[in-house]
Amino acid sequence: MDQIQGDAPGKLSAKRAERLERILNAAEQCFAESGFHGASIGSIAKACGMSVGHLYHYVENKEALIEEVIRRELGRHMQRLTELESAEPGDLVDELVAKVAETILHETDLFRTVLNFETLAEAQRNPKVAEVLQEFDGRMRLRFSEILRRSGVPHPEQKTELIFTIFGGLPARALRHPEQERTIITDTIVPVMRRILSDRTTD
Amino acid sequence: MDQIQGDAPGKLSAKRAERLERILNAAEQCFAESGFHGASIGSIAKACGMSVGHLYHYVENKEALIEEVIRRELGRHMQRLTELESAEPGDLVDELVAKVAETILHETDLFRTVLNFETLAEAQRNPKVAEVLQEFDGRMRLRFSEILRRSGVPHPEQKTELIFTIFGGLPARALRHPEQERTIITDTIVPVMRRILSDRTTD
Amino acid sequence: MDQIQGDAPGKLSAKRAERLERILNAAEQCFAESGFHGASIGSIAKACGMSVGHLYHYVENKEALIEEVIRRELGRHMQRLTELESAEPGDLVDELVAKVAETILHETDLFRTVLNFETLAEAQRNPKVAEVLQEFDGRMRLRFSEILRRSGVPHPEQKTELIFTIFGGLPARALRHPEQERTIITDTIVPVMRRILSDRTTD
Amino acid sequence: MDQIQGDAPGKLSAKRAERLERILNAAEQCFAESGFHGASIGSIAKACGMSVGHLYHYVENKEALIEEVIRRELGRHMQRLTELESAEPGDLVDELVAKVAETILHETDLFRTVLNFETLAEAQRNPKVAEVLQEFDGRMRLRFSEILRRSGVPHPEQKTELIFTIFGGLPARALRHPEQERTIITDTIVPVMRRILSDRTTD
DNA sequence: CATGAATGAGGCTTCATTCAT
DNA sequence: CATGAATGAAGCCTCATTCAT
Repeated sequence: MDQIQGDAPGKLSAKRAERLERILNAAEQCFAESGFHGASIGSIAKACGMSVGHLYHYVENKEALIEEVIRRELGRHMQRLTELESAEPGDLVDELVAKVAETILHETDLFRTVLNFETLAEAQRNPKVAEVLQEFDGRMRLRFSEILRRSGVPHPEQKTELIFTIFGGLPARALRHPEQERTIITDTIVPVMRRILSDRTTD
Repeated sequence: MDQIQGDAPGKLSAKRAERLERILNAAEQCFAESGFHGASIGSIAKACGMSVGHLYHYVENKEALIEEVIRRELGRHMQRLTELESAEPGDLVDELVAKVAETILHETDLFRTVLNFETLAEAQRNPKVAEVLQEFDGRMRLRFSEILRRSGVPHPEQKTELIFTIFGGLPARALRHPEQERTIITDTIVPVMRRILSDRTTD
Repeated sequence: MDQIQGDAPGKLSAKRAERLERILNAAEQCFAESGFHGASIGSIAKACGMSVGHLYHYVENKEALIEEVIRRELGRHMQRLTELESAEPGDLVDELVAKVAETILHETDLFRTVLNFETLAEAQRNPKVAEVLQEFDGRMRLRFSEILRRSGVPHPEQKTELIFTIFGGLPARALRHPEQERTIITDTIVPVMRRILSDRTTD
Repeated sequence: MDQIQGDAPGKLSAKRAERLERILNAAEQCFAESGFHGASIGSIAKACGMSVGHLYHYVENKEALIEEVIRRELGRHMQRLTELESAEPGDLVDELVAKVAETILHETDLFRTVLNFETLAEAQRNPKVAEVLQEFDGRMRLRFSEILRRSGVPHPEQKTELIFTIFGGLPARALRHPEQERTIITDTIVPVMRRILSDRTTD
């Protein structure tokens, strides 16, 4: 069910895979610079040193290309969860908070990307994109709440929703109030997260 | 602030104002349906029963039109603050939380719009839009934190940042996990807000 | 239900009509030269001294353009029936045959056009075109058999089918055996037609 | 007659012949579905499980491919004459009519093919195709009129022209008035043919 | 004030054909 | 023999914008 055409099962000759990779990288860059609809296929082709016609040997559609770029991005978000999962339960809350804080401060927090808003805007109009987004979010929720559960945090699903809401709000905050970004994270978000996670009450 | 052309010196005739209003309404609707780059000037002209040429008598540019639509939207966000300001300090925290909860539940929370993500994406690329966004956010922060201060909430600026982060995260959450939206607000966000606002400690 | 867009009811400003006419003429010529799919919109635009973009103000689609050209052609076929209808019943068979023979010899027989085969080929794949074709044929059958009936020809519907079959076969014959075209008409088709029409038996 | 490339001197290896056959079959099918200009070489290659590059080892050109497909089709038309030729002169007219009627009713009458109109349209523009068409028609005329002569039909060439005209008109009739097709053949065409063939007068 | 005619560039996509492997 | 990578032109169509009326 891959978005990208061809994909002879098994084969996918290294060359083909490498080309596709190059295309996706170029597309990502162009989309980040000009938006999904501002970037032209021509510009993407040029960015990866390929003729337009050739690009279409690897990609079925502009839409499919957008979708695949989004998928890759979301996949990267997912991968960031892996480091959190490796934390030992026990003093886990502290460690978790520390790691999360660090992540956020390095601008790699769970939902941040240049394409973040582009993607969300697209999801409002393109049901396929919405579906992809929701599917990924579902898997991330599952994994994150499992981490919380292992750490003894009560109501892990609820806490996950809350924390994801805050994470999801950070990129917008950064755009609306850039100077404050760092401060708000260290001074406010981190303590709040600590409190959320260490709170043993039932709310 | 005169993105829009013509501003006849002194006052802009009622007729002119009414036309502009119609254009902006149509533009808003078209942009919401198809995105800033997906909607054509032609479609907007048709949507407000106007010829393309005539529309250009009122609007300098597509870009200016986008900017003005964004400005209007942000203005509406601002207006929603007004009702909060009318609350009496005293039992203000309770009232505030109640009002905020109500607002959110009616899908009119402070940052939610169909054009929300469209706008944020645009702000990433268009410095003028970014500036507008930041200017409005600054004024909203000021007013909101003033409300908090009047209610005796400590660290009002910090709390404002935190609450704005959460508000800003809600629309994204709604897109990523639609089924949960209502529940998370009533069960999680509202209690959290209450705790944030009634907390008298210094963090 | 016109194929061509715009057509503000009533108005259709003479100018607009004249432009459309020019477009259709150019299209007809280009299609005749290169076929429906061999002729490009660009070539048509150039042929009528218009920019491509402008042409699209008058025509919705290449498909719609093809359809309208076909409709016009079929309309002309229909018009040729009018002269036949003016014949006085009485010695009508003779006159009819004479007129038909004359028509054929001037290469304007009922189904002949450069676009004839192009149209038939298109009808095989495009149901809309097929429908148009069948609708026109129905009306022509009706009118032609009515002429026959007025002339006292028995089984007018059947004769109509037979004569239309022969007419429909002539253009193909002309392509397959060009040298013979004239001869076959005068020496063979005309006598056959005469016999078909004057035959009072029931077959 | 060597539209197709390669013709290894002497004989073309069985393998080569088989490949070519497969290509022509695929091409025929694709052309029938999408028309000569609508079908792409790529689609034909896919339809015969061959790579595009490989296909070009057997075929020089798209144009040559079209021409060869046409040639094959016309060849099949010719072959249908063979069964008519086997009829014994004597009661030949009856038998002939019967056979022809049967042929027509099975939609295999002498000029009917899905590619019929496509071919005729092409012949109007491509002189090479026109030439092929005329050459085949000449040979068919010769053979058919010979059959008539053997059966004692007077003016066999003239009758041939007439009958070929009717045959050539049938497929168009079928497109223009589909419901009537069967009826017109059995009720009208067959009797007419019988009369044409058994008529001993000089017209 | 108001229309919509007009443009030309640019976007997405497809295609016939060639060539390196 | 066989593949499919690669190209570049061309096709259809849309769009923001301007201008004559």
